[in-house]
Amino acid sequence: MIDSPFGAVRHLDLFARMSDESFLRLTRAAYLQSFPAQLQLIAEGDPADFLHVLVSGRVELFSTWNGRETSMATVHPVSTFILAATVRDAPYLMSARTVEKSRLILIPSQDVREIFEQDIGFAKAIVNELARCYRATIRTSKNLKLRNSQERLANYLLRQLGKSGNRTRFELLAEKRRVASYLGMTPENLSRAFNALKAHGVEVDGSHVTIVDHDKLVAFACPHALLDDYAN
Amino acid sequence: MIDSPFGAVRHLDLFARMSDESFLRLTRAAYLQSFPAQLQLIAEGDPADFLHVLVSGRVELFSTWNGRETSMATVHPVSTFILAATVRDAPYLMSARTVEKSRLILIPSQDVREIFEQDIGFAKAIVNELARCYRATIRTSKNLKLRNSQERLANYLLRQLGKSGNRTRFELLAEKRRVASYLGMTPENLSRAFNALKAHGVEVDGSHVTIVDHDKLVAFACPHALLDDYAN
DNA sequence: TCTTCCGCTTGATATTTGTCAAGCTCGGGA
DNA sequence: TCCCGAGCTTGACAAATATCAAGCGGAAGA
Repeated sequence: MIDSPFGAVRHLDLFARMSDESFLRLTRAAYLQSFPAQLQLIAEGDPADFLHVLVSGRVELFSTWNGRETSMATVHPVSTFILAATVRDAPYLMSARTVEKSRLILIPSQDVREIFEQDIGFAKAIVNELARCYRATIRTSKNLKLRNSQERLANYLLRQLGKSGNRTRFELLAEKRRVASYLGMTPENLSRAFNALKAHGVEVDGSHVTIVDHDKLVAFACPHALLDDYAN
Repeated sequence: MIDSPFGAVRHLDLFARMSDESFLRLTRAAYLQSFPAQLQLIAEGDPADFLHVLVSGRVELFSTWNGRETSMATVHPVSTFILAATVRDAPYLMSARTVEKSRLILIPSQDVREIFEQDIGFAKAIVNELARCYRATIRTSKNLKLRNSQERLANYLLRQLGKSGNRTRFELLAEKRRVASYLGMTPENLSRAFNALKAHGVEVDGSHVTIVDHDKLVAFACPHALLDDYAN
């Protein structure tokens, strides 16, 4: 048990400030599991039996209705997902599938709820994480309602550039069709939006994006902390 | 202090299961205030100094970007709003204005955060409320991305009918232009969507809506628990 | 190295949604 | 009672976005 596979997630905001004892109890019935690419992990509507932590690989959250499908988020390691369904003991609102080979830690939801009541550090972390997710989703809604597709893409690129830590170039972390769906448009429309952004300082080659004129792109995109600063 | 104006909110999910002592401490520095119609209560980006509880009247949450504005929600009494910004001590993501004359209870955010750490009943309620809001917002995003404007309106009407408790008729609880903005369309487009829904069993006269053929509307709207059942 | 296939791109076209302008309606105030 | 005006509706048109079809190209496998 010492040096367990769960050590990798101990530093996550969600677990960092809970007692060792609580962490041990939380992970006692948890297990680490590997999944191949393109495997559906979760079907929306299923009961939320486990809190999921992505340790390596990549997972897509998506939703369907009436034969249509939309990508809601791409999860990168190391982070948790579907915390809200877990704490409410409610059905998942989104489906999840691996995009590539992935390893996940599955923690019984029951344990999460129990330890939440006993460990104030964990409780605070859960509240913070939920509030953060809520605010991220509000931002997504604002993006969808206040911006057209070119503006959504332009600001998405600026955010990704910021995340990459680079000054001008970065790699798209998801396939373009996934990016398109995430941004609420078709792949064809994304392709055209990229073309349109050439006039605003963006160059694309495959998944390789170069912001050749940052000021110009900013002038077009008008990024705003209340829509684009997902960290806060 | 006995029979204080805060008794009206004690039964809310958020406050119902906290100790009397905690509730007293929470409301010690709180105050009840009346506001006229059309007054801006909150500007997005401001620090979240108070948790707001609407006691009577009506409040609209909205957001702006680049000269555009969209309605995010209409708050009806008795309920809280902007809990997430309060617990994170972060700036508001949405602005708020009264739609009609309203009374609100303002609770210092600092007190909310302090008592959260000391009262497990309150902490549980906050987590539940945050998770509920998060899930409601996910549903809103799914609505925007998976449905066109007629489908959004059709399902909105079915939800409002359910809330009203009636079998066929109900009143729109917000002005049509607000409904339009909430649903992510223009007032003109809403007007046309209402016309289109005549063919699916909907009749409108001002703010008075009659579902003359419920089965027909359901057949068109295809409501789904994971998109439309906001309570859960 | 060649082949195949999947995803991306492009063009043509259709549908959806927004914009602008005008007229209507209904309720409140003089 | 009449008048006024905000909000709603309608029509004509424009812009944004989706759909369909075809072709391209690069990566993985034979």
